[in-house]
Amino acid sequence: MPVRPLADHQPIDHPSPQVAEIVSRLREEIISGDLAPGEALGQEHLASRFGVSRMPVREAIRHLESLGFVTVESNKRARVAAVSADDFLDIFDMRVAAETLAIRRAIPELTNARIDAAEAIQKQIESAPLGGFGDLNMRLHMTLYEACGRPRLLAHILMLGNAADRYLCMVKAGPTYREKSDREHYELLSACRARDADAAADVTARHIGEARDALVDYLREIPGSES
Amino acid sequence: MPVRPLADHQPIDHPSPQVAEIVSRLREEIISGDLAPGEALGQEHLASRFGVSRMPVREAIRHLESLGFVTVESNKRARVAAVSADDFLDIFDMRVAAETLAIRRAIPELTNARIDAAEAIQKQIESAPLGGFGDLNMRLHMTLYEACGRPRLLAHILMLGNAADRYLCMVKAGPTYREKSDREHYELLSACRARDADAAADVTARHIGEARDALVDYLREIPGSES
DNA sequence: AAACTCTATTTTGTATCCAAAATAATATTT
DNA sequence: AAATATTATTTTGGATACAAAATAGAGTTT
Repeated sequence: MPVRPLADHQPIDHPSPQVAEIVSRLREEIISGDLAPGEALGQEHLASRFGVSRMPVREAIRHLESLGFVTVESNKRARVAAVSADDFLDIFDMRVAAETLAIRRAIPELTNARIDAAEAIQKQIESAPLGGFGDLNMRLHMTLYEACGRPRLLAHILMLGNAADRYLCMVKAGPTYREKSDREHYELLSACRARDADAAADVTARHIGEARDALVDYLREIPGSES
Repeated sequence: MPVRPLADHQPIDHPSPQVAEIVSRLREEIISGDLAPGEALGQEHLASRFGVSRMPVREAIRHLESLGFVTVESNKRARVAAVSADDFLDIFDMRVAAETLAIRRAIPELTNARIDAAEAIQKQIESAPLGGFGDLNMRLHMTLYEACGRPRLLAHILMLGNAADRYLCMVKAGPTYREKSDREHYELLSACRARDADAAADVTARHIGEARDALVDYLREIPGSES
């Protein structure tokens, strides 16, 4: 049984707010597991469920496809995308590559104000309930990355974060992981203040690697979750 | 005036073949410069131009948006995405990150047959006319990357290749660049045969870096192309 | 009973239609 | 005459309608 997801209702970027709402809801249901991998998604059915016509539903499905949450074949119903160990490793490898690049490009552009803003988010993380951890964690890192001013890279990182949520929600962050994460965040902030790109990239890579290992360990303990 | 693009008619992946065709055509026109950056794209106009209704055009526009070729704002006409030096550097940085990762993950899975297939493509490049260079070049690298068996990463690399075409088509590959490219391809193939991931990643990074530098030099010579 | 074929139903893809928003054009005011 | 307000036109977003493809079901055959 899936644990309630960490990230809630991150706004989805789509020209139409109606479509964005549908994407957001379906994303939640896929991440939480209410919609199981492989489950068929009929447009008519979804349309009546959301009280709209098939048109915005179609757009939402296409958007979810580009995010990797559903797969679509010609003339067939969309299906919730499968989850797999390979896909999981794929995502985390890509995250390391993208986020170390982002922090390297951000460092030369970082202002002290921005680093302070990131530190403020870390303080929030420490005092906040566990529920919001995933969201706040992402916001901390994105705050730093945004300094690089590269929309393409930032969009890609957000996309991977979304994809990772599908797996991360399975394991609720334990106190050991949280402590390690906190320590690494401060390491990262120090590296940023020192404008040390290599150090910052190194912490970032370790940070993502540990999130991956935490889940791998978790999955090993409970092996009844192949797909 | 834009030079004819190198990559021609790479098939676009979309559930509907009709939409795929429209995406493909518009992509060509945007890459070639027939549709200038910032130009407005009316759905009705495009629909009559392609002899279809607005519906498949809408889907095509959304697909092009996810590829970064057009930008869409709510209730406004889609516009051909702007080109900029920053975007260009963004893309090439991301290519280095993604493609070095792909070759590293591919190396342990590489069969000799696959490396031979890549070498066959290199032979084709040497005897082929300049026109097909971009396409063949991409196919050579993808042949190697595909061994890693990670659909997400491969899709991302293809997307970046598409985005890069928008800039690469500006400069027709000169003989100096071609020679250097050929040499690097053989270096890459050697590294693959030796299953040396570090060396392969290193050549890949240099290879992409040189494509970038070639264009930067070209743009510096002809500075009348800001947007 | 299992496999196959043919038919009925469902579901998608595209076209057409209407309302709301944005753009362009015109008139009005200073 | 320039700037603003108002109206008309264009254009998008969404709903409805219909044809082609896919799925499901019944019937038939082996």
